[in-house]
Amino acid sequence: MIVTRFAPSPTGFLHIGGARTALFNWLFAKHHGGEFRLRIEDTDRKRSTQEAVDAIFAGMKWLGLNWDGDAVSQFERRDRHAEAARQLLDAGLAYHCYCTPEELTEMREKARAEGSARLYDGRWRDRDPADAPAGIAPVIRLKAPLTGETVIDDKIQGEVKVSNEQLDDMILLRADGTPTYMLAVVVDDHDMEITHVVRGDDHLTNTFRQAQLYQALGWDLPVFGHMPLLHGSDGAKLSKRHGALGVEAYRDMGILPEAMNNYLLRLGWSHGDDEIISRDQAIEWFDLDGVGKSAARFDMAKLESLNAHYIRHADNSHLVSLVLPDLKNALDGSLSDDTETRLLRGMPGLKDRAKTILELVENAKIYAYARPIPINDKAAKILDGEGRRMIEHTRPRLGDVTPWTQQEIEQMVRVVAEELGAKLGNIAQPLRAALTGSNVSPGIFEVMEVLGRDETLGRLEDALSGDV
RNA sequence: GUCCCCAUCGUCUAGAGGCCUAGGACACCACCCUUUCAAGGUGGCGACACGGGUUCGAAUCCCGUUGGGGACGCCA
Repeated sequence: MIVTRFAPSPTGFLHIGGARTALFNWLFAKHHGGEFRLRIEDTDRKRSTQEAVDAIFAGMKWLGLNWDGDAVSQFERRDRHAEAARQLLDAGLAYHCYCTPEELTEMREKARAEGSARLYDGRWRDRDPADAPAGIAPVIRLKAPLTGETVIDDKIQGEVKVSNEQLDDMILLRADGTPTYMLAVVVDDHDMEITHVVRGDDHLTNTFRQAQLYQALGWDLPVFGHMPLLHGSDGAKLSKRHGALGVEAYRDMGILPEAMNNYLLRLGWSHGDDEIISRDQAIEWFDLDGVGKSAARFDMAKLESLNAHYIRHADNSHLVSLVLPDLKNALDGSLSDDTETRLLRGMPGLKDRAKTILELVENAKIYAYARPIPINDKAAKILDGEGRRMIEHTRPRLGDVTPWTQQEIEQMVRVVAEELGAKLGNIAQPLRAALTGSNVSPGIFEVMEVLGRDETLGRLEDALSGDV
């Protein structure tokens, strides 16, 4: 069975790039009928807080990426990591190193100056343990192969190799006895029976070292797939500095999780010319061979375009439930009692006109206002002189419209327009201004139907009386 | 500096030697529809980084150059 995992470190939120990694792993597992696991890489105690872990859970949940079993805490497995290091020590495949930080810095500088890749010179590698200086706690280093090469058969990048002369003896266990990342990932991935490690490209060079570790431990390598990184609009790796946001920031911008999933999926993966891809379709189609090799830039405009599509196709009552809280917030006390029912009926006209839920809220205000409604500058201008005259002529005739439907209303207004020798637009625009307080809105006859006859006549009266 | 990876329209991508006069999507522009704005429809602008090979034939294969990115911590 195929088992994948997502292993974020808790940094305060679910990073957008991490979300994509999680999605790919989730999809890959689902496609193959396998399992998807979650592991929190919280060994850096300074950075790990419960809030940060919760933020990851919340982000995953929002995206609908459920994981199998309980999330694993890497920190809680530190004894097992140390045990693996000791095992290597006993087998003579690792050794104690007593170098001080100062010595290491010196070595590093020297190596750089000489153009050498080996930053640690291996000075304790074959030294007699009896030479150990007193009072210095040693680290444990892997006795890595000095010659030959390490080859990775990467399912996304292809065959990648490096000469072992480039790799020095990495630290496995720190002086304080805690495991390093390299040790922890390898031990955890092995113990969690991860079969496929799909992660960002930035781990590609780490993989060589991890492969050496697997070898020393006598374990089989999982299958690796290194996906291209997500870049900011400036072309550099997405980071906090580059405006990389947590997934919840996009939720707050009014992005739907469906749109986010679809967008993230298409960043670095494709299935021919398909753009709009449902989750079921994604599960059916997703595989590693569809993943590209080059980095992709994040493009908000395309995300919004996808979002607009998902809003347009979303269930009306679902959209109402998303919009209502924000609307109450924005309008506070001046919310009409009829808001919810109006929203439900007006949603078809509203949802075609919004790229985000935030815009939807803004546009939905016309159905939430209690009389008298606010009139913006452009609408006020339309209501001057001629526009006002049109409403004066039209309003009385509205009482005769039966039934009160969009079609009947339009028919009546057309008759009035003809009588006045006016174009339909000459009446529609003033009606819009008076009824919505704006120069932009859904079809005005639809708005009238949703508002109902009483509210419509009332708002028109407000406009005529100047009581706005 | 050393090592690793990448390279098709502004952006995301299709393309696995002839189907390519390089296709789609977003963005942009124009037109149509039209009561405004959207949506929708039609059309337009717009790319194989460069140089060498290999081949009858290269966006596709090889080499180099250039450009971009990543990794080089007792961080993860």
